[in-house]
Amino acid sequence: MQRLVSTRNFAFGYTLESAQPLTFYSDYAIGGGLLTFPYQKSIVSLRYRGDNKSGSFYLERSTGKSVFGREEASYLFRLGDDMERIYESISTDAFMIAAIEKYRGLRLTRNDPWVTTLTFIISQFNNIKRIRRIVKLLIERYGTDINDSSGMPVGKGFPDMETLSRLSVKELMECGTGFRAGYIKEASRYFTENVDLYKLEGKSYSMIKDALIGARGIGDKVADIIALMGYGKLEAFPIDTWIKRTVEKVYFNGHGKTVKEIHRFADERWGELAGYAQQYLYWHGMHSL
DNA sequence: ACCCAGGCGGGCG
DNA sequence: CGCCCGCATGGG
Repeated sequence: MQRLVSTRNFAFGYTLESAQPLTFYSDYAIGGGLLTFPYQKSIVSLRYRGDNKSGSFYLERSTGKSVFGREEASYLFRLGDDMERIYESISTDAFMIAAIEKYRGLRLTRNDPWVTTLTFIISQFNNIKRIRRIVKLLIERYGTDINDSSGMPVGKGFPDMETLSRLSVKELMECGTGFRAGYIKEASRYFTENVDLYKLEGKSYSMIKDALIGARGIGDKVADIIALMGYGKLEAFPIDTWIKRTVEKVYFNGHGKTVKEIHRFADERWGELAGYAQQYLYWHGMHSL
């Protein structure tokens, strides 16, 4: 078993469970430190040995045609981020300090833009367990085939957007997508025919967000989370029901605030690292308030 | 039975 | 703009 990379300030369990794309489509056993997921044209199994302070990733198995090594692991889990510097910067108050204390090592992940787009269109007005179920059904039924070097099938990857755009709403609903079926179909077509998600890489946060919101089924929150987790824009601050609830309660004495006001508040308070602050607020707020 | 879930689109004032 | 409503579905 090949050792890929060592970690510091990395919490395997929190990172995988905290409702990021990997939560929705990978199989993980927190205790055993095992993680299996489709990666491009391969199925990859990683083993994590260590605790929330330090550890190492090992490549247990990789079957298929894509390479997954040290560089990919480091990129996926943002192991290059200087967490001490980030913690220092976002430790603005007692609630944030408590969140960091409790969930130290929770990382944002980097994800494919299309994977992030699809999973978070599905996430709306939904819960984590059901999101997992829907995503896995889509992969199972409409995912791209992944074969080993001799052509033997080893699993399924993410369904590509052309495939989904050609499905009927009925077929999409039979995967449990509910009222989101139309959104999936139309957004798939939009990103196939009108806007190339992969040409947005490297553009500014606001350009990316505007381009994403042009698609049906993507609003302010989903666009922000795609910018954050699919394009690595750390200044993005996705505002879902939990974040709204938490920010109002912790910072405004429970008084209602508009999404616009919360965006301004987060930008002034956490600026370029608002996305990291958001992930800690979300996870700590959801479990403690 | 009832309530809710990492929201969005549409209609209204 | 801000506010309100309906939306499919499965789990608690």
